[in-house]
Amino acid sequence: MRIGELGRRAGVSTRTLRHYEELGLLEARRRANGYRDYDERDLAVVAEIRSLVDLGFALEETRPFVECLRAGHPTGASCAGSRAVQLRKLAEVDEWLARLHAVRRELVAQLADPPAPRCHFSEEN
Amino acid sequence: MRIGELGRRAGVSTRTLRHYEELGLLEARRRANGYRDYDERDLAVVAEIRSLVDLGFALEETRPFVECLRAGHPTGASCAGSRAVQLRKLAEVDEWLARLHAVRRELVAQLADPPAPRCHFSEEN
DNA sequence: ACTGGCGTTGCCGTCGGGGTGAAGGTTTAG
DNA sequence: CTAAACCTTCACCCCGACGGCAACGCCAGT
Repeated sequence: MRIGELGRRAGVSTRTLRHYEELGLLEARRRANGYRDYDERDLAVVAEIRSLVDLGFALEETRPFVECLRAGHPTGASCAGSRAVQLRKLAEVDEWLARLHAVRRELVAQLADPPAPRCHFSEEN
Repeated sequence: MRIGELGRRAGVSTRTLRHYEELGLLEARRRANGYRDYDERDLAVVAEIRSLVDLGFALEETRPFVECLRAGHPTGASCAGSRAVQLRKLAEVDEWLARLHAVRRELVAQLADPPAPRCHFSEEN
């Protein structure tokens, strides 16, 4: 299939597909006329990229998954490299969760502790 | 005090202070020679901005707090406008927490579910 | 008088990430 | 024949919060 169809089926623009190719995430065979030619496995690659990006992975971080898929594995997560990235991501997420919980505690504390509860006039601004 | 001293005491660069002034968050009286002149209340304003920014507030979001402080209130959070921003922020934080929890669940699920557990060779890439 | 260290304004650069747009050309489908 | 789809390359954008530089003015110490 050509780039337009792949874009439609994957839900991304053709511009985006060329962008992935620039990054080396997507490879295209070429027809005699120079047009890119894709197959179902390329669609799987793009789908893998999109689902990972939606989970918060950077494009670069999807590379091991893509290579894993291209190596013929059933899913992009089948390989050790992908696992490593997943573990790193999990650690990042946990770090963020900890920070956000701390921020939340601080916010709730400030809200629960009105600085001038007895002065009705200080609420006017 | 002049801009250098304020920067040192507040722990920010002079560039940052001028930036806050451009945004209208910080106002400076001027000496005869054109130098900016600050007092302790300005230091309090900068401290307020920094603590909010450290909590994840955007500079624009600190404006109500700053105006509240400048209106003579004991803390920047004393005014209704500041409270509103705090509540919005709390909602934002909760939204992020929910999303991150969902991402975390998804990651853990993928990690706990080896796609090809019986095939030792598929781990090699 | 000179030096060094402040201060002033203004404007462009940066960072990161993930693209988007336009120009200008060729190929294909109907 | 024409419009749509494709090709390439180059450049640009978005966002916020500054950083850095130029090119100048002010002032204290020696």
